[in-house]
Amino acid sequence: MDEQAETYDPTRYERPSVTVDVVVFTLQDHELHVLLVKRKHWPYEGHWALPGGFINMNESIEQAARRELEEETGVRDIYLEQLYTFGEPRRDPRTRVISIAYIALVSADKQTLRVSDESIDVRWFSVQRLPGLLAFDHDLILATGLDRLRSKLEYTTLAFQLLPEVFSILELKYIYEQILGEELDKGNFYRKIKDANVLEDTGMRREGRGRPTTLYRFRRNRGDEQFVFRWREARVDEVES
Amino acid sequence: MDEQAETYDPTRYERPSVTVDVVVFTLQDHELHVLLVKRKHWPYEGHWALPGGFINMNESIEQAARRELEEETGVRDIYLEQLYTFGEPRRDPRTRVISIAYIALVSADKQTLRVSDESIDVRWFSVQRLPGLLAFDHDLILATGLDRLRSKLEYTTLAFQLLPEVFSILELKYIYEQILGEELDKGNFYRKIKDANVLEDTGMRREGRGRPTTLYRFRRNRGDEQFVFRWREARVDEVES
DNA sequence: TCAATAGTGTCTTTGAGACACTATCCG
DNA sequence: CGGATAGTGTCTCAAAGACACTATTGA
Repeated sequence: MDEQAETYDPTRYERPSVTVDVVVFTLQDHELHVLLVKRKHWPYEGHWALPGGFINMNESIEQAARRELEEETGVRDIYLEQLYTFGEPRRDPRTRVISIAYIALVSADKQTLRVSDESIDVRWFSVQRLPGLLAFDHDLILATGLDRLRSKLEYTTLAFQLLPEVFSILELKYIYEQILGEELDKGNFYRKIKDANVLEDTGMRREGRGRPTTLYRFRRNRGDEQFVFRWREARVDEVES
Repeated sequence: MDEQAETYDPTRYERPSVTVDVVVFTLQDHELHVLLVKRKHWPYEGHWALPGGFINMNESIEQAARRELEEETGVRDIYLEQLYTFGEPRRDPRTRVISIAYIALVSADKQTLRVSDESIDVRWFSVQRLPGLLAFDHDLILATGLDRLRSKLEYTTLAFQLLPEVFSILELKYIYEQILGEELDKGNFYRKIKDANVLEDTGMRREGRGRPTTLYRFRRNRGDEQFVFRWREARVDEVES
């Protein structure tokens, strides 16, 4: 393509590589988990890393994130949102690599992992018990993702993305507690959720040891993935990396 | 550098260009203004665009933003924060260009513009009266920047970055009104600001027609650029592009 | 019946908003 | 003094939190 009148710029001749990395969260055994792949090749061979890879010339950044995620882990059809772009000059020993990080949330009941040729292993890890230091600056990216998740949790319905189709209010409360790292009052939680009017009674009940649980479904009407209510005031510690 | 074991990836051979674009806001004549440059060359020759340019291989993204901004407009020493990364495949007719956008805020009293060789003109425009459609997807970037500014205004001290060193509480109120596009109650505003304890009385007064104004300075102690108080509940319409 | 879990009601405190009031200058 | 601008006090109402209470099951 014609590039007349841009001759002054040196970087035209040397371009950084551009990758996407995805912080995929799910809930497993009542704990927040993140998806990691074990690297097969240098650099950081044998280390765990966030799934991700190079962007193709004819796909959008978000498409690249979806494609890489599916290729590397088999995970697809998920909630995805751009997180932050990391580009310190020496974050990758090979060359200058700028990485656009995404957050993804997958339902607790949709987890079919697949290992690609490019990695040794793919696994969910509790964010409380990571397998040592991650490759590159992926610890920073993960921390940034966690911050974002916590902060959006409080004024959006993001948390519903982590639940199975059908769930109880106390299970939802449990997610909030897990991610926020604090206990919430049961009564106030019920009130908030009910007032927000984002749940639909499925008519189903789940039997257990005590009183059966009412099972709900997330109302996917207005704006679909869009947040519908504010859980409580947003926190001040927004992402700033 | 060695790139062994990455031979599978096609994009190694064709990399996108990476640029930064900066949405610089200031306050002029009690109105929110944004800084634009008039392009000298194809594409979009003669159109107004956000300042920005290509990233060098050995600078961080933020450094690139500061450098480009100073080169193109002369503006320096400002508050800067990453906004969002735009990368639709055809957003630039020359080639695939991924742009990392930043927001910048400059004080009303620090405005010395300079036109570089690469552009015809550099000017502040009221966000209410833009000069037609901007180049590339810069209208979208600007809109995203405005959203972010509005949303952070309400729970951070970002607005102080737009003011001169010394200012009155009613001037601050005026900024909030301008950016939020609504009137605020004087009494409630005083209360909020006072309670937040982010201002320092300079001891100075400014005389005018009525009672003299008390002049304050922003407390730059804890965390410096960090937000210290929450103006009010965060809005729900966060950036999602 | 009790243990276990689900779900509701209600009191108190906090903070946002509306709005009336007081203060200090000039002429 | 009156006009103009700066700054304070106070009432009301809604939402957040604490916490005690009731409900429904199985054994």
